[in-house]
Amino acid sequence: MKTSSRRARARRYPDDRGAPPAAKRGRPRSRLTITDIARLAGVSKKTVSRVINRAPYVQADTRARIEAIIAEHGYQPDPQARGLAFRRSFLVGLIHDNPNPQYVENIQLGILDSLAGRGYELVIRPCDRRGPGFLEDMRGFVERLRLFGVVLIPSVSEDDRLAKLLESADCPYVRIACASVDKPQRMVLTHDARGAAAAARRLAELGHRRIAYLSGPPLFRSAHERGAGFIAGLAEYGLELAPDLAVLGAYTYESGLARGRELLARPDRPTAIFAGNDEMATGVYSAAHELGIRIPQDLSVIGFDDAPIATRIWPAMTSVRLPVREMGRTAAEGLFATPKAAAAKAPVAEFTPSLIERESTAPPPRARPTRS
Amino acid sequence: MKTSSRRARARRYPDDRGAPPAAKRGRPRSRLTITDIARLAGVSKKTVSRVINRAPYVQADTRARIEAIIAEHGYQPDPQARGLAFRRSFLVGLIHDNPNPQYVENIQLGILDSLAGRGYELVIRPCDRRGPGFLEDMRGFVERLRLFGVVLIPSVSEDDRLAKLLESADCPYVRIACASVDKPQRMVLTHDARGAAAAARRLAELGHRRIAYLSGPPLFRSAHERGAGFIAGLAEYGLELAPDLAVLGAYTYESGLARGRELLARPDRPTAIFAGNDEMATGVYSAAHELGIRIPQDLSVIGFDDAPIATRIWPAMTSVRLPVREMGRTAAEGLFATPKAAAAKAPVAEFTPSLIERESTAPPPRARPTRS
DNA sequence: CTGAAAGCGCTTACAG
DNA sequence: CTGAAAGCGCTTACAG
Repeated sequence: MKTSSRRARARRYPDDRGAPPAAKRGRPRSRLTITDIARLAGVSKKTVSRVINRAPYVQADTRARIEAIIAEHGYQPDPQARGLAFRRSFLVGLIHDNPNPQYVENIQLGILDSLAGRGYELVIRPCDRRGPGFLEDMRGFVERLRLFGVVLIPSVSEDDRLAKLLESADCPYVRIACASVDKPQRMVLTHDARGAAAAARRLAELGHRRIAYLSGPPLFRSAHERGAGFIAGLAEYGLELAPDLAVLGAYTYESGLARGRELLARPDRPTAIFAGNDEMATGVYSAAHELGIRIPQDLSVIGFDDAPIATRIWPAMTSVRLPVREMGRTAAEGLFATPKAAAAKAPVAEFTPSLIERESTAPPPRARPTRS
Repeated sequence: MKTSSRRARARRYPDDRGAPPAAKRGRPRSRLTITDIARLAGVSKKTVSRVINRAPYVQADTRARIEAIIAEHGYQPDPQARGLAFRRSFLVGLIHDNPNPQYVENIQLGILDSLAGRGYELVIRPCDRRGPGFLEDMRGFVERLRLFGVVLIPSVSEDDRLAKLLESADCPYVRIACASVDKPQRMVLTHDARGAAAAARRLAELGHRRIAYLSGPPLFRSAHERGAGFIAGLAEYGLELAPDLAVLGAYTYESGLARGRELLARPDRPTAIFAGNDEMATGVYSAAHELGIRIPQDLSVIGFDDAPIATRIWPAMTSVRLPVREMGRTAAEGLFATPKAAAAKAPVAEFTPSLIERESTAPPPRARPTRS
């Protein structure tokens, strides 16, 4: 009995039946391989390999002939086979925990600008750096994929545990951040403080004196940088940020709304508010709206990010802009840096934000601008 | 002379110096391989392979022992090596040309929900289906990567040339779209028409009679579906969409603003506008604002997508919501469907949008609602 | 239920 | 400047 039932099962279940779909879907396709190209060109695989990898020591005419054959047949080397032999994949990872989809999308587009035509692909990995098992997940991800490199954006770009992990996993990375938290060749630096200072100067010039700063959460380095820059900008005009006018938000609309309500309900409410990002600034708009406070006549508002919403709400919002796509592009470029460039002491790239003035800023009620 | 200069070069340029960084960065790391696990377990590589792939015909205790060893060492099979042998990678592609970052982000998160823990990764590929070389680019991408599967979202999900290409490249795919444009097992269907009908019914119930439809661009199938659904919803109340109140937008804020201005400048302007998406509805908000037309007292507005902006502008916008992340998740699940499920005649999943009522809808001026 | 051999498509290390 | 052999880490096809 036992034997016969085993036989019956043996018939019904061919070997490896439980293998994943990948195993079964792969019909043998007749794509050309390096061997075919080598045969066609009358050379060895190694010589074709040299052409693929742009290695020297291939006679010019041999190289030209091989390149012509490759182009003619649309031959594309298999990245998995190359990766296996190289012990390194042709994948660039984007590890992120940024809550702003527009920002993330622009970073992705920037990275792809850099990767285009190089034969590398972009793999997305959202994360929660405060979640349990964060570092283990990241290690599994990075080691399993043998990533060519990783781009890190705020706030996870400020996480030194992750940076150390990447280093120990021998995985190159570039961090986009608003402070030099790593070796220069691993940094794309954004001077958030300068952008915040520009916002402060503009408000001071317009004549504002009671100015509030709605900060992002302490977990984000940018919250500190923008705050520091704002204070420095005010100082240039002999102004100080009153302690009761520095309030803590969470980079969310809801926190901007809540803090905005509190700030604007005060009898000595500020005449201007600089919010750490546009989401919070939008919350301030709503709070003002609720309270019948007019922007910009009664209240000036400046945001940070120049998100799409800045031009969609009314009145259009003055904001601080960073070239996000370009930042993503240069970060990816940094991954391809030559050893020489990597040895330089300058960051991969630096970006200074610009103040985009729109209609949410004006002189305070009953006051004159210091200068235009 | 010639010889000596050649020699000099030979010294300065070791073989393959031009190889990409990948080739040089790979220090030999001592990660465990299937061979190590096999040795540790005292079995052949093939048996370990069977455990990895959940193939049958491994004695329960052998399997348990191997699994313990794998867990103990945190062994992860190399996806590149597996992919090479399988002739198929462990990468899922997202091909998209959707202008809404929030939508794209939610789709990504949904796909990742499905991929989590399966050992598959998400590769992003934006595209322009009207650009030159679009199909060639796609073919190169899909064939080079030997993608496990692809998820397509609007509007590129409606492109039959791309679908045919994927089919001929033997690349499984699932399309997220608002019409059955493919075999059921390749469709995640969204009933946009039903959401638009709900919007129409609500406006009719509130007592509106002069109702405008601001359509998306014809390239998007959703523009037609939403229009058709809206008309059907009005018909339930004996209402028709007046030809002069059906206007063409482009799913952009700017088009909503422009069309909104025109619509609202008319002497017999509509008392309600249904916009094909939230971006355009936001443009209508701005147009109304400019003209001193109050929402919802003078004008009701309904959008589609329930984007974040719907709750950030004032008054909060009534909109039609689709569970985008869940749509992404089910689309990816569809890629893993068993042959049995794939043979079913039902779509991978279907989603009916829901109307989210907020503060942008009210009875028309000087009119009473038909019913609550 | 298990394993030894060959192969996936490329590169490295070594010769010449 | 070029190539034959061995190997990357896994699976398939075939035996037993």
